[in-house]
Amino acid sequence: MDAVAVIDFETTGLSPAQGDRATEIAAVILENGKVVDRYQSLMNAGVRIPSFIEELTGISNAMIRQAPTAANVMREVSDFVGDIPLVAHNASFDCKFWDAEVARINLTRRQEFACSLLLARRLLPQAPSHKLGALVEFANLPLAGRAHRALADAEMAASLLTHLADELRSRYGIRQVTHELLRKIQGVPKAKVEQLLAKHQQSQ
DNA sequence: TGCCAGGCCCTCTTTAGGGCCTT
Repeated sequence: MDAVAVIDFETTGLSPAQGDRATEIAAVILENGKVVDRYQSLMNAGVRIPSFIEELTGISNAMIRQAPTAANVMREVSDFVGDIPLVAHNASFDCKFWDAEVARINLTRRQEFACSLLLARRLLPQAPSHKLGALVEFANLPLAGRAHRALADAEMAASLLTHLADELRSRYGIRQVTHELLRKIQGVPKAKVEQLLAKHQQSQ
């Protein structure tokens, strides 16, 4: 698979439209099933982290006070990923925070997101849960550190994506797994996935 | 004052409701 950037945000809540802000971001560059580069930083957006989020993520208000500004971190991570296509677990969440944070520094996203949650629902329907941690356990993938920290979750999402790409090669005979193909798979109804992959296999 | 995310996906569905997933 060509390079993709798997990203993960930690935030103060679920909705930038409700005033929530990012507190940490990680991005790992995945190339041919290997993580070849990593970026990770806490960020200070000048907002208070609710106590239950501090407990969930282990990211405290004291840690954020000493972190670089959200503007600086978002500039850095935007430079880090460049034009490489993005992937996240439940990408609708990370996409809305990415767009909201870069809009504050007058940048716009240059690439599309693929979603490992939508892909896992289609390619691993037998998994008992499609939460990131549950999928990592289901597929016997290595744990990468403390869950709900950005770098650990980005690393685990990257290994999940590698596993899903392996499934596409071994189960469906897909030779070249591309970001564009992942977007196609996640965009069709679950019932149409087999049909899409059979057609794709024939067209190779 | 009272409201409070939103998109996907299933089903006892489509004139709707509720669970899942992200923090």
